[in-house]
This record gives sequence, C-alpha cells and structure tokens, in this order.
Amino acid sequence: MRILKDKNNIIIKEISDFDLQQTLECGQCFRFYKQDEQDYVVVAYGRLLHIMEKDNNLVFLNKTIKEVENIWIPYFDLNRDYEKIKEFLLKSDETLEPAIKEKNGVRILNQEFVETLISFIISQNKQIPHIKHIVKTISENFGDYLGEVNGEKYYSFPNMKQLSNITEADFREMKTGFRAPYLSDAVKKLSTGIINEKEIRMLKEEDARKKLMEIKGVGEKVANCVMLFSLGYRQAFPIDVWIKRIMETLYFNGKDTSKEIIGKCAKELYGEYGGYAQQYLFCFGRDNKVGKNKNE
DNA sequence: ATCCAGGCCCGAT
DNA sequence: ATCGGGCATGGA
Repeated sequence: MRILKDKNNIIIKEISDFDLQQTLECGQCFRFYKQDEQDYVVVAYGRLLHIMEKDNNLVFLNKTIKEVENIWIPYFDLNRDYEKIKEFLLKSDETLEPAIKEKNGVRILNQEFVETLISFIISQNKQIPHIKHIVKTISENFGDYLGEVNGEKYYSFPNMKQLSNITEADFREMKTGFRAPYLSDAVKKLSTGIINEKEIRMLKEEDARKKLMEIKGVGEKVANCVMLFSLGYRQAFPIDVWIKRIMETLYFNGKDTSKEIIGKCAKELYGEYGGYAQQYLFCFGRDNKVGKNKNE
C-alpha cells in the first residue's frame, strides 16, 4: 500500500483485498451515497468524503494526507491483513469458498459507536433504503452542515450534545414508529453515562453484549452489529433473516433452525473470525438470494 | 391487496 | 427456556 499526493487528492496504490462498492454496499453502513460506478460520497466521524476506486487505486478527493491517515485508513480497515483472515476461514471451512471468492473486497468498517448504535436500533424490521433515509433525515435535522458534492448537501450525524436534544416525539416525526421510545432510551443511557463506549470496549464479548442489551430495543442481533461494526469485536456474529436462511441452506439442509443453534455452529466453525465470515456470507447470500425463492 | 423487511418486547406456556 | 402476536412504516 503506497500513499501519494496528486494535486488536491490523495491516492492509495497497490491496495489489495478491497473493493469500495462491496465494502459500502454490504449492509454494515448507512451513510454512503453512490454517485457513479465506484464513486461514492461517505459521511463519517463528522466529515464528508468523496472517494473513487479506479484501476485498483483509491482516490480521496480534496483531502490531506493527514486526514486520510488519521481518519479514513482506519475507517476502511485498510491496515489489516485480510489475506490472513481469508486463509484462516478457508482452512477451517471450505463451505465459505464461493462467498469469499465473490466478495473478495469486503472489509469491515470501523464506524462510530453512537451512530452505529442508533442506526441499528432503527434497522429492526426495516429495509436498508428506508434505514438510510431515516439516518439521513436525523442528520439533516440535528447534525452540522458539512458541504456539498455534485449539488447535494450533506450533514453530519448528530454528536452527543445534539442527540440529547432529540425527543421521542421528534423521533416519531422522523418515521421511526415503534422504535421511537427505544431510541430515546438509548440517548438517555448514553448521555447519563450508563452506556459508555470506553467502558464497554474493556469488557469481554459476553459482558459487552449484555451491557448493550440493557438498552430497550437492543437484542442480540443489534448488539452484535454494534460490537462488530463499531467496537472491534470481530468475533461477533449477528444473525438476521438473511444469515439465518443462508446458514440453514449451507449447514442444516434447508431446515428451520433456531438462532441459538446457528450461533453455536458459527462459533465452532469460525471462532474469532466470525464477524468476517458473517459479512462474506451476508453479502454473497443476499446478492444471490440464497435460500430464497429464485423466481421472485 | 397481502406479505415482509439486517428484530424486539411482552405475555402465555 | 421457548413460542407467537403485535408493532409503525414503506416497498415489492
């Protein structure tokens, strides 16, 4: 991986195991806006990013080397050796081979804790486009203006202070439905320090999950997503409707199987690398409609 | 129209 | 412990 400066842009060359589209569009993140093929606007960490992938190079438009190194390389998880991860997973279970081959460029983003928590509370029983829309609305109404790309204005996800001003009625107005009280409870526990990122990061996997589940509206699935996508627990294995179907197809002969059994199966097969396996499987399974009626 | 979506709560067994 | 109904809203 080589970083160089070209006029106002920063270019990363010789990057491997990375695909911008696969990484952004695989359901882990809701703040990306497609401009064109491999050309995206991303909002994260209170910043606006216009990024493109061209001929296996990553181009960060109008950025400094410092910001790319401090914010975006960690955000895209570019310092991690995914070759090693894939090797481990393939060795432990060759069932994963088609998924890993096709979704070769997926990386797990390191997203902000509060935004990830709020976003995945919203995500329950919703489709991704609608989740994206709600997170965008929250940002427009309560975040800061960041700038404009291709004539479209972008706003940061509200910080803790801005978030604590949002009432349950506000959440309802933003079409969060029955999740509004859950969101208010999360905001309350965050602002009073009952839920504290630094404290949770020091906990073991089981205890971190339990702590997050003290929030109303946070169950195993949401807790696991928050842990995997924003707290660095790469062994977390969120089981949603897709993963359930995929695992049933791959390992249980298509038979209806409880999430508990599926979770145990994943732990045994993938261990510390469960989160990566989950992402490869989720993206692959969703794109190929694994376990779903194909003529839909 | 009816069903379901990156689920979870709650009450009934 | 486990199961099923209900839940706001929008898209297929």
